[in-house]
Amino acid sequence: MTQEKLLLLDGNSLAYRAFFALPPLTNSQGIHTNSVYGFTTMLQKILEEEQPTHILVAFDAGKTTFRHSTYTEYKGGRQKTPPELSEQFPYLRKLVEAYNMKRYELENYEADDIIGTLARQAESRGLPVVVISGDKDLTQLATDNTTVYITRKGMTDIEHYTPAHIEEKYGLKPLQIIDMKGLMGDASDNIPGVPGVGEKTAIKLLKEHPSVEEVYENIDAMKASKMKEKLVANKEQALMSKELATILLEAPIEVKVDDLKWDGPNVDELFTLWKELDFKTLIEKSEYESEEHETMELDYKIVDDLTDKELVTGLAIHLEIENEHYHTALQLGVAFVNEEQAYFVTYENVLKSESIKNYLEDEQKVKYVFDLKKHQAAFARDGIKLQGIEFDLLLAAYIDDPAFASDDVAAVSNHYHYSDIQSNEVVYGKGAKRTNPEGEALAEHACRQALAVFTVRDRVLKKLHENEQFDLYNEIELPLAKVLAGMEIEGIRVEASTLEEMGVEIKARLAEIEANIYAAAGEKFNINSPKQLGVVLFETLGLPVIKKTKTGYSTAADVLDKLKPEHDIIEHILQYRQLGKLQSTYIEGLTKEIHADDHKIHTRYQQALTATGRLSSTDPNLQNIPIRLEEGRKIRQAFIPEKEGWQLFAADYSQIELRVLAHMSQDENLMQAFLHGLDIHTNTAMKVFHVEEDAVTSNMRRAAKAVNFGIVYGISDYGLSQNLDISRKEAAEFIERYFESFPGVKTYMEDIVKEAKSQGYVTTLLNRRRYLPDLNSSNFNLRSFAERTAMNTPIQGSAADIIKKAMIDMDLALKEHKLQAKMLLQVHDELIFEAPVEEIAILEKLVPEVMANTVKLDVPLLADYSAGNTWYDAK
DNA sequence: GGTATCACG
DNA sequence: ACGTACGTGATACCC
Repeated sequence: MTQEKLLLLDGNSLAYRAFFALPPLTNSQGIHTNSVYGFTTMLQKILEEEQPTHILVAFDAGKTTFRHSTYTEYKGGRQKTPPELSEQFPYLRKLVEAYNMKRYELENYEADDIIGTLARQAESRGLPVVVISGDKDLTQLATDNTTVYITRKGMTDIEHYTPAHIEEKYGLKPLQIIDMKGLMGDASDNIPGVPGVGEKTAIKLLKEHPSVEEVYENIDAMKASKMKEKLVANKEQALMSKELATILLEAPIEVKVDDLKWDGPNVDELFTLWKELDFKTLIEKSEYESEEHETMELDYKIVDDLTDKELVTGLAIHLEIENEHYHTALQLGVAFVNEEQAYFVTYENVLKSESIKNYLEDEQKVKYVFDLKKHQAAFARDGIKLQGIEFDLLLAAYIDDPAFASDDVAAVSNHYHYSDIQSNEVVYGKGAKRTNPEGEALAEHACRQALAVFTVRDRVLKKLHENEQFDLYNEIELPLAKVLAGMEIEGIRVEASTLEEMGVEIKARLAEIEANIYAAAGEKFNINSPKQLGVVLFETLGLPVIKKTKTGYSTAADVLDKLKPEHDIIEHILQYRQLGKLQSTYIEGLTKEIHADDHKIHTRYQQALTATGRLSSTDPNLQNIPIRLEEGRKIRQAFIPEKEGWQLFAADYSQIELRVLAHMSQDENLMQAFLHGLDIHTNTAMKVFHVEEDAVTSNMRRAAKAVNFGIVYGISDYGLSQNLDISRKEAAEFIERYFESFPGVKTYMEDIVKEAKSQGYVTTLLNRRRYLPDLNSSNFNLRSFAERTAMNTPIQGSAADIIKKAMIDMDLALKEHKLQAKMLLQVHDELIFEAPVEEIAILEKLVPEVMANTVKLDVPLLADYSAGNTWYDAK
């Protein structure tokens, strides 16, 4: 039994509030919708949070009320309701109807009075009340039983007025709000109050004497002042103002609390109205989140086995597993669905069924899934080699728009207007409440997800064809998923004892450094807490503050670097941080991920996540294993080949991003540099500093390298100045000189931003897209960020396209050459293999050749390579 | 769950 | 004048 709760809404006030709070919005017919929209979003939020059982929306009736007989100027001087708002009232009425909420207005009375009267009725029977308005007058109704919600700035930012909150905010009891209004008046209602008395003065007076009446009873004792004169002169007006501000608690209303029972909205009617008003995001959000939305009947069957009659080509299959870690997660069951059948088989029964296993492995039997790689990996654990996958909704949706990447079938399907499905969060619950679904719930969820894949397939493919992205999806991402599955399943051997030995040493050194730090600081504290460290450095030790974060002092490495000359403790802290990172993230973190059975680590590549088309790696991340500092680099000694007599082999693209830039910009100087095989940073230094090669100092080369990076990132003078620790002006000059030397790059950068602004997105070499809605933002920061993104994404994304294609080619090449070598890892511009020693010489020719020739650019692609007994040694 | 920091390309 | 380098993931704090 749910707790009963009454919700009372001040319709007029909320409508006005929403109208002025939101920017003008219109639907496709040009009708203004901002008030209705604000009202709706507020309502959605309140309904979800409060779960009311009774609701009434009160409106003002007509122009005059009983208050006008007290004071004819009441609410006088108000601006006429703007027509843009007036035209929205019919829709507000429809909205309230669609929500199935009781609506009420009463001649001669205001919405406030209706609300006040019902709040008191509810109070007398102990029914909790929430009042919602945009008008603070209503806070006078707050009691222990009634909370008043007042909307702030937007419509969904709401302040909760309880008696305690009012006490805290004004130092007054709720009923004293009336006295406050009596004294200070209210300009919006044209209540005069006492001229010259504002909120501060009114509160001060009421703290001395708790009501308007008592203020006047004690007025003689007040010492002479301008204020006293005004109070005396306006006594009648103050008392009348108080009367006007008082909400009636006994209005002659005809509705009773019991009439207000609410059983939820009429979903169809509500959606129809939202569609008419073009509330698209609201519809999508609501369809996705709604736990109770009606799903269509689905005629699914739970069976123990399937025969060839059911196991036909062209089924959507869906393997349901207990969590996203598909290398270890418990498999629950499989759905087999097309337009005329929906079957669910528990995983246990799948393993018992030869016919099903044969079907899954039959390449001729076409199947559709959501996340091919997950399916292949999870089935592979039981020796099932899933084949014949022709469609992957996850990848197709990612190519359509990488911003909509989601591992939830429901979220992706909703994006394609298919909503007959529930999200994993709804089915599994979240946080501590998460549990695996069983029986019917499990079967239905699996079948609905498979049906979604089956249904949405046509829509997504159509879109991919329209945008000329089908090839990218079908020739790159889909085959790559299979290659990645193989790499993940294979895994890489990591020697736990190597890590452990390093850990022992690091632990001892950390203890030593820790003691040094405490000695230097003169106290013990948590070095890992930036907050505590900040206090020690900048307060106890009084070091100069160079940079601040949102929450306090910055203690980041670049700041500490500058503080090194100031105090010996800094060196120790940097050392402590470096070793602490190695210990927690790499020694301990990686050790946890080593599988006990095969001594290997099996990462998961996220193929539908990044905005640019790159992969990412999780659980653990094998794309950020230390290399820059020698101490960290040793971690790579723990990564070894699977077998005796084998080696690791690594090959990486040289300057792939700058080569892509040369190709795309067609800048003459940049292209020449690569065509002649020059050192690119030295060459840039020569051009920027106008010197001969011999005269390029290491500092000049370092600066040129930073400029080259900056160009790839979408340059800004500030960013470059930070990186090189030079002034912004100097950085700006560098950039200017760079563009003088490489005018083609300059033109390209300008053109790409222009093009992106006009079409709304940027593209890569293989036609990957990234939409950049913020390019036209009025917010400088958002817009600048989008502009840099427009410059960076085609470069980073095209490099990602190239290595993805190289991986597919490489996988094929290994098979064609019948090599035992296996591709194990990808690190953005680098591929790592393991192979018998006798194959290394073959790889040294084959791998760079495949990588260099996978696409044809107008500058050469080049890959460097190396082999060794560990990953560390393959350098 | 957000923030700071630091590891990689 | 605005306040930034692009793309990620893991860990430790702290509310």
